[in-house]
Amino acid sequence: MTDLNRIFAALADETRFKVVEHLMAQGEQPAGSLTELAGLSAPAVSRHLKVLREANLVSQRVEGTHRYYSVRSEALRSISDWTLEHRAFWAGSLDRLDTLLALDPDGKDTA
Amino acid sequence: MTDLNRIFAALADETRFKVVEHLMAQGEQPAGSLTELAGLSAPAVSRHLKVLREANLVSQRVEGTHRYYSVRSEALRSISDWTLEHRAFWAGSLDRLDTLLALDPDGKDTA
DNA sequence: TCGTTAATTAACGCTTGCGTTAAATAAAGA
DNA sequence: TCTTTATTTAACGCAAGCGTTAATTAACGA
Repeated sequence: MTDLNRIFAALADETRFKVVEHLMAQGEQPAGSLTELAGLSAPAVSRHLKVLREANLVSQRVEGTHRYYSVRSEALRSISDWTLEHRAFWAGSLDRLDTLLALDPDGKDTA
Repeated sequence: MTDLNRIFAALADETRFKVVEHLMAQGEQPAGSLTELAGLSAPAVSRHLKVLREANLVSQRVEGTHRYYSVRSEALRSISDWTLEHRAFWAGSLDRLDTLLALDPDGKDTA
């Protein structure tokens, strides 16, 4: 299981996906507030957060009895990087992003 | 389960991930050739391909007794789109792609 | 038509994933 | 210190995922 596979596995679950999107939109949140969002018991959410942590998708900040969670940008970036590695495969020549990347004077992966 | 969740679930499995990367690199391939790549029995690979099909990650072309598989670019694009939707969250201001996108005046082609 | 090849579906067993409630941990506050 | 609040870990049950071998389906070629 590679790092990226683990990230995909983490995001395959709808609850965890929602949590990640929520954290990106709202910023750092304590575990308790995510329980409401998920509509699940606290233990259930706690285990989802553990999966996200083990995939390095989120980080935890401890403050008193609270654990504040936030999304790690590296994880998102690694997904983006993977799609860009295969950009040549999926990007149409008239695509906006493709056009933008074509402007890149010294793009690293412009074969 | 959303479409994107299903795509992530499909890519969470190492075998399927390998198959997808192989198809992107080599282009359309018959199911049989993927059996070797995966190092699994034909039925096992067949079911992995079914998962990929149901996630709309690959398409199937029938020719005689052969089924040729290829990656659907839309699926890859939808992953890329998702990361770009959240680009503001994870992209550093000095990032190359970020810089390129910053050149974009109104989200349409600059060309 | 009969046997071979390509691929899928069926049936089975084992492991993993996910939810629940109950119990444990740990910090705060009365 | 005793109790409450925040969170995680334990224990349990059930559904889903993944692999295997055996059986099916379908197209070819002799």
